[in-house]
Amino acid sequence: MSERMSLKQLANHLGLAEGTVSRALNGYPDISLRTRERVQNAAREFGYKANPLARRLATGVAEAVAYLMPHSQSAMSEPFVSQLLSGLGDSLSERGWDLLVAQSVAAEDEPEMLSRLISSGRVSGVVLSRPMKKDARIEVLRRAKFPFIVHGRSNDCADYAWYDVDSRAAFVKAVDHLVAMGHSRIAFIGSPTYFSFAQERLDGYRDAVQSNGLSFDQELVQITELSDDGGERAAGDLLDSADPPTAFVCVTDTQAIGALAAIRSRGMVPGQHVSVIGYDGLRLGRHTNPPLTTLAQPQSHSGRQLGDMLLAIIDGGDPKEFQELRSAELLRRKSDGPVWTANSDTMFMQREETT
Amino acid sequence: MSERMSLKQLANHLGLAEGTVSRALNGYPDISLRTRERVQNAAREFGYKANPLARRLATGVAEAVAYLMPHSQSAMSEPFVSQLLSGLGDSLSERGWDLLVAQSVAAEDEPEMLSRLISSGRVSGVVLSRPMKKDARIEVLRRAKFPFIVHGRSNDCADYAWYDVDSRAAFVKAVDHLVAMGHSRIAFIGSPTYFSFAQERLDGYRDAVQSNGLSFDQELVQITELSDDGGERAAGDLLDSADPPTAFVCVTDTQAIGALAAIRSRGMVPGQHVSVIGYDGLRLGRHTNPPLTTLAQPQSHSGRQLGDMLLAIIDGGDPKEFQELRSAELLRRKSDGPVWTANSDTMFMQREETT
DNA sequence: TAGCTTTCCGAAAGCGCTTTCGGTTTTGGA
DNA sequence: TCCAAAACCGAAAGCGCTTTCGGAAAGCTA
Repeated sequence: MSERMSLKQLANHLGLAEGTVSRALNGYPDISLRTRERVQNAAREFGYKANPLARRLATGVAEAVAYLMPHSQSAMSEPFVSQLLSGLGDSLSERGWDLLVAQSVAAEDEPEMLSRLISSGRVSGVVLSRPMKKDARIEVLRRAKFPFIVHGRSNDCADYAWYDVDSRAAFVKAVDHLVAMGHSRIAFIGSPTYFSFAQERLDGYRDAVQSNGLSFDQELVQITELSDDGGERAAGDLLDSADPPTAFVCVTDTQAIGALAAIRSRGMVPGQHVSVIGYDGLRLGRHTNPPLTTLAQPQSHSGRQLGDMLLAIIDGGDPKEFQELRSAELLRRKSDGPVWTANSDTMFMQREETT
Repeated sequence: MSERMSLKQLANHLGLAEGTVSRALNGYPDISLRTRERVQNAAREFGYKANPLARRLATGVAEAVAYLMPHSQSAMSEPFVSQLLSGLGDSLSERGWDLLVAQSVAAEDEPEMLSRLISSGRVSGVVLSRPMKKDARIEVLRRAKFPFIVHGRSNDCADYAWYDVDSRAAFVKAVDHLVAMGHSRIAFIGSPTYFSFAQERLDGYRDAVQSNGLSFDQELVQITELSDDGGERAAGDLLDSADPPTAFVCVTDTQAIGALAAIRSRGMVPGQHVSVIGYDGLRLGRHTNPPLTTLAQPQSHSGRQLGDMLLAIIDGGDPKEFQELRSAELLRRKSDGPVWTANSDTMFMQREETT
């Protein structure tokens, strides 16, 4: 509502043409140092800033990037969104670009929404989270040759930019760890494998199980919804089965927390009678009962990374050159331990939290 | 990148003037039904959509709203942000408006950033979270007579729109509840009271303490940072004092979770030896040790509410008429109980979670 | 000092829409 | 049949900027 000075007014005030003032401000070389400084001073004095809408229309550059909100199944909020947005914002604000968040009502019309978004000219690039193995959104972007970057990877990720954590390797790490502690019946609690990350983690689990000489038992794989309730249900079913597992690896901390509840509600102690390892490294895992052992993602501001990479691509960089794979670390808290045996109580020892 | 049809092309194709086509599409009454339909059909056929940037420039309506990301002290992500954005997005997308998130590097230059934002013309309204008692951002908006709505309330909240939960009343409820269970030394763990919500809750605490005939003891009030660590430290100090409290009310669940840790680490059982009540109703509170009793905010999509109200104000509604106060409910889980006495073990009884 | 570059700036044409204004056709009433 | 009022539509002027183009002024060489 506060009135701003227009380019025209500034130009009149200086006795120059609008175009001249514009060029002076935008660093064109055909403006003498003298007038350039004169213009810049006046602009500063009056607090002149070019109207972004007008500039965007004239230049054809949207100066904005969209983040596609993942459709959270279950009403649970996605804890990472806020951090990611913050990092993205940091990156974009250095250029004075806008960050806008987009979402569609239903997941299935996301591609449609996306193609409208990119053809509307409102944004110069897009950030995607949590891709599926075969992701229609990525197809849309790819076909339109529109700049984008993915937080995660789909199956065919060779030709676009992404930032991901090697959760497959992480799950190998987790299973190896459990095997080393004597476990041989290790269950996997996951989410539908059209999510790329769920497949990755399942693959890691399977590989590690087999490379440790155990047989991959389909019975030990439970696919469920991505929530604490889902985890609790899945773990409960497994525990109640004829030949229950002695350890769980879960695709997210949220599910793992549910698994802890299932174990406790059956009168057992997680970390002692049954081990649980989650994935994400959520801070709240420090406060569960018992504190949750987890595969912790690098805490770094992935949003910042994604933003910087996307901008580089918008500037003409080759997407293929912006692919970054980080790795997760096993963060041992208290929900894992050696396999339980009759005389385990004497073997069970307290541990401090380690990295 | 996909090429769109321009108004000009569409007009040429139809043999009409650009202005006519524009008016036909925008429902002006001076277009005959016949040509209006002809135009609409053609538009549909070619998938014509007006370029938003051009429309915004021409009409002077930004068709966008900004959400100001709260500066999270401590690296903890704000769990509510994602939900709130989602609700806001729902509301805005019905009009085809954009939602953009803005943030400043440091909290202190938020007002400056805000005034640049609103004078830039990029947005038609602003949503603010977590106001301070005296909030410079609100001042800026108010002075500029710019449409905005606050998620929470500052001290002088009579003349603007807000959506808030009556956390003061909630804290009265919590203290009354504890007193009814025999507690008389009830501590308050809070965050700096320049945050409006922190002050509200402290006020509720103080009122309830006094109305229950207890004396308000400054020693029992601990102000600390808004994190689990902060809560743990504060609770620890209190517990280690000469005359420790038998119950805690905490300004957020996050802090309350820290308090639980402090209690456990001193060999006591939260909910039995010492009671803890948090605020927020975070779902993860179901999984702490023990499950956290808390003051639960109405789960409804506050983002949706905020969005709808802000739009109404942008449409010319009187901000004063958009003030909504919801109330929080005591959600009893397991971290509260009767005051502990030597023979309490016999009195202590199991409870199921209730609303 | 003529002639050729450079340097520097003004003018004007967009960018893709909206909206006012005025003029031409139709229509309706007498 | 004539005239005023509707009903319709075209033309044009923006919105506030950018960017190309061309020409005047200034600088340089010979």
